[in-house]
Amino acid sequence: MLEKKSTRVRKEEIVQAALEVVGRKGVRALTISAIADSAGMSEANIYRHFSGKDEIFAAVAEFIGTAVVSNAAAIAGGSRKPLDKLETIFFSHIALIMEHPGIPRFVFSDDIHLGQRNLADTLSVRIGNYIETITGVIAAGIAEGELKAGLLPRETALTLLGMIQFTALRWTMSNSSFEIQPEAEKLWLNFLHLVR
Amino acid sequence: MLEKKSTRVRKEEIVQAALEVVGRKGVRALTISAIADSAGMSEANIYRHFSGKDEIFAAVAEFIGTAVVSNAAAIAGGSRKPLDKLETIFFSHIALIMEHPGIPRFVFSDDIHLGQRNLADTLSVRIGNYIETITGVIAAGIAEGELKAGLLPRETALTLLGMIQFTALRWTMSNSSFEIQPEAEKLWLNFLHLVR
DNA sequence: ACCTCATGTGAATACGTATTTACATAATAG
DNA sequence: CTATTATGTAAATACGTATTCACATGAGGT
Repeated sequence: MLEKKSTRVRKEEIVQAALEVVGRKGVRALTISAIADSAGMSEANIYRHFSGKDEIFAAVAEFIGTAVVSNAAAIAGGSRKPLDKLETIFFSHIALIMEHPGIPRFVFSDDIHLGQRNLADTLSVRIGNYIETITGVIAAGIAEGELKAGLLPRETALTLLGMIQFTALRWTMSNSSFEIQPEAEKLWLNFLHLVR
Repeated sequence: MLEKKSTRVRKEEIVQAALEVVGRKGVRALTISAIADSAGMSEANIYRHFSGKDEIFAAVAEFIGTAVVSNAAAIAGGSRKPLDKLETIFFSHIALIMEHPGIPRFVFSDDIHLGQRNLADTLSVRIGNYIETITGVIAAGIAEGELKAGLLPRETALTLLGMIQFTALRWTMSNSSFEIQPEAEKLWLNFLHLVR
């Protein structure tokens, strides 16, 4: 039998296992059986620590929210130049996706938007905050003259996020068949050319 | 019993029904039962016309490929100015998504990328062609001086596509809770500001 | 009119998944 | 040291989905 650990520890293990499954096989394959395999425990033991699949989904969303959004907010709150902040946010977002391919799959999965309404609303609010954060940085950049005048801050933020999102999508779709880092660097360079 | 129709007609009906289900409920809910309901026929009758789910998926992909990619290619092949072409492609893409919300859900679903490898490869090639088409138009725009010099055509194309994709995503995620048309117009205006 | 074959369907079949149950075991409080 | 309680698991249950089967029906050729 498996070594016994506290529910607090097991919950973290299960969330990480779930994220690993999503990264490797997609949300469709996020079954209790697959999580149990990945976490190296029995299916029944998962129910010992979570009431069911919905609660696991919520815990995964909670983990992602903390990892992604608060990171961006911390960067945005610093005292550096807006374009530097944007660059850091951009590349740390890309790095996070490389490390956890399950994150974009989970956040943008239609399973979640359509099957878990509560979760979808929570995620929606978080994404909205993320957009606001970046919009603020861009607005500051325009005000300080680092970005060209006349740009719409929100639309420019959406363009930047779309760039990130589309890159992540092509990358996960292609089964990581291209190097995301150089691709990201070229995109960032071009973005600088676009906004200045 | 249902009126009898030829397999050719039924196949089209089934593909449309499938796309309708995906638009309304996501790829996860694309079950034979749901397709049968939406198409108003029995489940068994679907097997009369398709050998199974995989063949239906392939037929849906074929329909989408024809609708999206060849449309863009036709526009790109015209003799108008590059920016006009881009604008037409952009807005007709948005219009297509509004009419068939199932299209982006299907194309970017991880169910398909991970569960239907053949299909995923086909779609990947089509998306690649789409990117190439737009890259070509942008390169022409730069050459003619309509877009500013120094832009990277491919990266600018990816940025534009990301913009479209991210808008579609937020729209389907939010359950069509905002007006996509005015949002698209603001994004396009800002894109013009970015590239000129 | 009648025959044939494409088209249509309800009912089985087989399998996968979420969840519960009954029981096992080890940590820990007393 | 023992009793209680938290943790772990195999097996049973219930349900949904893909697919097949045996039979029904009607359109079109003869």
